[in-house]
Amino acid sequence: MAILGVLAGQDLHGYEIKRRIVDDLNLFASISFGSMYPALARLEKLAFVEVTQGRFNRVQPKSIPFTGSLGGEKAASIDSSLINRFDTTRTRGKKVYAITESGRIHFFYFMNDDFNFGEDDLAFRVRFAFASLIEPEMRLKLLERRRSCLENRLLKVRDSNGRESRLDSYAKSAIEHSQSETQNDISWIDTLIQSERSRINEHTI
Amino acid sequence: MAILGVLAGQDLHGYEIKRRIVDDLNLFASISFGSMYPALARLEKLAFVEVTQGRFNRVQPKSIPFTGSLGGEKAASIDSSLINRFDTTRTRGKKVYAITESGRIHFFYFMNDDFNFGEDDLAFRVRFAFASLIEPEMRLKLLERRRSCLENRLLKVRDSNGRESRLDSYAKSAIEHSQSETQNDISWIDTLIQSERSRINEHTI
DNA sequence: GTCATCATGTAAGCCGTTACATGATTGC
DNA sequence: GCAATCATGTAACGGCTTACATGATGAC
Repeated sequence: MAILGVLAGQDLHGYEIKRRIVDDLNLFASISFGSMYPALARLEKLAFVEVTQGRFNRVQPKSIPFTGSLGGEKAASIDSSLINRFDTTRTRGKKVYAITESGRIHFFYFMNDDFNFGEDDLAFRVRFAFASLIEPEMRLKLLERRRSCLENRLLKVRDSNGRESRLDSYAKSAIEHSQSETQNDISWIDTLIQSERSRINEHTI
Repeated sequence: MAILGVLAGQDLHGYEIKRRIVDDLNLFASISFGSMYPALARLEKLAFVEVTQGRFNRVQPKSIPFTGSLGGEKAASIDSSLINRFDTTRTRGKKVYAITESGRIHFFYFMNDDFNFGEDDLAFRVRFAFASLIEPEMRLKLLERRRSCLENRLLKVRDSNGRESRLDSYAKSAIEHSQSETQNDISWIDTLIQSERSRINEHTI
């Protein structure tokens, strides 16, 4: 989904998509190429993205160089250069991807969806990273869903803390830290909700 | 490793190990049984844990009930009850696991190791949850490694923030929030380091 | 007597990591 | 010319999730 989110803003090739997700947006500590390229291949197979430049587009326009008369050995090397031009497994170079209409629909569906929402912080972070792409009302809903999910977590952590009796001081300290971290997260969400609400109101007036 | 950590403190069966990891220690939002039991099986295969009660131990002591004389149909049902007693795939009931010496060595090695340390917060959280099991010096080292790893993250996030120009306000806000969260984490680690140091000093004097 | 919870497992499928392999481009 | 970085992939392996299947125990 992070790939679709990046592509929803701009057509890019895999390597650069990875760079933005990891270095700019800080959504993952790292993404291996062994997961990036298969992921793009899957998205392409699902028709959520398509290749707009590179691979075939990039190779075909090049004309086969006219080399004049050649000895036998030279001719053989030209042969392998032809293979390099047309064999897909041997042609490298940027492949620029674009999100398709279907991919865009899927992406916005995901932004509104509860898929993976409760369990995984990442699921929210990915959505929030692309919050500028959605409508203010959807954004507000996203923040409110996040808030309620954090409230639930707080209750759960407090439960742990209630059963704390048998936990040692380190485990207890960790629980308390995660409690305060969650509260801090809720405060952040609250300021975002407030600024989102005032933005909507301004617009309505 | 979380399983070994729990078992390092007490012999327990799978279901209860899961409960402690998830509900008491809050290390994972959830663990599926499809990952819990295979994980225990792997640990057993590696001889890091062993079964101390249950399965065979639990079944064998029960004597086959003496039923007196029976008609043909009854005899058949007794037959299937025999199968229930001795067929491993049909016998259920608690299997209590204990950590082995080899498992304990492996666990303490893990506590001191950098394995997965930088990338994954979970790797630290798991280690810290069992911090009471290790020596004060090891504990201090653990905290200091964590601190330096968080400092690195802070530098990385600041880098993101430096390249922020092209990021929209939401992505920027997320970056800033994660920055302050990391700083908050560092402060927490600092208080832990300080209290650990004073504890070591007290002991030395 | 039945429902919830406790308790243990298997099988298929998905997907991420690591290691490997290749080639293009840029700067020194 | 050579190194670093840009750029794209494949193959083996491991392990998690989901769905399925079974059985025990205790409360009402």
